[in-house]
Amino acid sequence: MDAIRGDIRTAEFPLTGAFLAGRLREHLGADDLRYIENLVDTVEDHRDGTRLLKRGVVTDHSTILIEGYVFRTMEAGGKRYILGVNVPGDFVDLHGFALKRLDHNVDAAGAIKVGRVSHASLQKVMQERPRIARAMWFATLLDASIDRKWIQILEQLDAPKRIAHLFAEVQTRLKLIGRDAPRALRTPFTQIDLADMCGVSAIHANRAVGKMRELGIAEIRRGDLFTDDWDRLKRYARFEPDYLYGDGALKFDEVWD
Amino acid sequence: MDAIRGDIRTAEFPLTGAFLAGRLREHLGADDLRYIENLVDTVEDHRDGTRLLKRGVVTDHSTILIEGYVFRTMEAGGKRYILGVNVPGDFVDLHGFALKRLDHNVDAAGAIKVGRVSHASLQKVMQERPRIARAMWFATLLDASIDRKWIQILEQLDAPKRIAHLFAEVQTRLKLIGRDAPRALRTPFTQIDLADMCGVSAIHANRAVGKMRELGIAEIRRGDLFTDDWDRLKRYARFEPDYLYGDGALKFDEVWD
DNA sequence: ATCAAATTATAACATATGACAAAGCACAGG
DNA sequence: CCTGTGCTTTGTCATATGTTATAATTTGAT
Repeated sequence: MDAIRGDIRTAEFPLTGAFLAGRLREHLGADDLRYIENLVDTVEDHRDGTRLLKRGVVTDHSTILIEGYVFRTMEAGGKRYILGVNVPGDFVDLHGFALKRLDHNVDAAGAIKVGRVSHASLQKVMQERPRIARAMWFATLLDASIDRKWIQILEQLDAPKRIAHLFAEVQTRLKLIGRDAPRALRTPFTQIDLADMCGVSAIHANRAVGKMRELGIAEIRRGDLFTDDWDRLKRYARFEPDYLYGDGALKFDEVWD
Repeated sequence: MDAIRGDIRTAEFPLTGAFLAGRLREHLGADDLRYIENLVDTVEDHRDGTRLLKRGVVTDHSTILIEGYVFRTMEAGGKRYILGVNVPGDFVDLHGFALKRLDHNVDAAGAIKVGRVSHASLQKVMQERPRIARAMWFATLLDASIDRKWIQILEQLDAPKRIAHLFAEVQTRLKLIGRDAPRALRTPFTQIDLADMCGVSAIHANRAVGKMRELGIAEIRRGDLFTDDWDRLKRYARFEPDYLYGDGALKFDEVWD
């Protein structure tokens, strides 16, 4: 099985189809995008469950997700805790460049394709391309905003709404890079994954999925979500997309030198 | 009542006593610290509950916390959700400089003293002092690491352990800036605050405080925590301080130009 | 087609937490 | 000193979620 449908590559950006740099795309010129594209040393495919990065280790490269999904995870007492999920175009572990050791693992969720960027290259970016360096900082701020929202989700919503919110967020993030499908959202997330993302037991995640089905919010089958009313799903999940800053709400022009 | 005990100011850093820039302190020379010190335009005192920044608004300045605590909050359905807490030395809303609008509120928790730094000054820092600019990026990465840990806490721990973890973290963060007390940790946090930080009801926060008392983990009275065995409290909370990067685990020397 | 493994579904019971009510306490202001 | 207001404590019941066990279903490999 090959990762994700809709592998739109362009001639200009053969590797990543120019959706790389995710939501920052709209703030960068073709020139900058090509520069980022060229930072990628190698492209690798990985199978479901592969641990790309292990908590505590020191690495010499960072990772750009090109196809599929990855989880940021922690392990404690034999259990897995998923702290966040990345979609194609995300710079997965940019903070690993600045922090000596990573404070969490990065695991493949389903089959994925990633690009490797050496820290040596990133160091060169820092010195030679302040615009792009700043764009990378901004990217980590957008990630942080998502993390804060997850805190709110965990404090505010019950299990069914957490799952609904998760899918609403992923669908919106895919839409921001032009990769959403109208009525379905296909993911490799098992109910166990959903449980670990939402901080509930697998059994309860199953109950939650059942409740969403019963309410007519959505049908979730093996990670694939089907709905004919995204708006209703989003209302149910109290989803407000402002935290994704999808409308380009960055002060790029002002902060720029 | 005047904020916090132990107001250690020095001649060299009269405003903030050189603990400003929090955990980044050890990575910056006296020269850089003096520069940051001088970024502060005005120092203000605020009462408990004052909203320093409102979600969604655009501001022209950022905030450094000098004395006391602030909460980052969200409101939904008439309820408050606390996403995080800041301690003295923290640059509270550095991301507000880069993001057009803030995605959360910033509220005073108890009486506080803050320094204002205009975004115009920060822009000058970006242009003129790349070292400090990078240090500020690193500071936001440290904040993000704390946010990720909170996600894990909410997914992993029950209410009593969440509260214990919170106090363990605050005590450790205060220690990193030389402001911890041996046996007690005095805060302005009410049980309602603890509840909103931990994502539980106020009644349940009270039960949790009661359980900690019953177990002999700690005695919490009006936000003041007393214990004669911090190690036991930390074990109980599964507290592992690596995510605070208190040992200076930043790649400053390597990323530096 | 068949089988083993993983995933999903269902049930019963225990625990954690929420909602509501009411009472006791502490502190600031008159 | 009184007194109100907000905070803490306690109790009861309802709901959400965890745990264990087991069965049904799907997937992938042979």
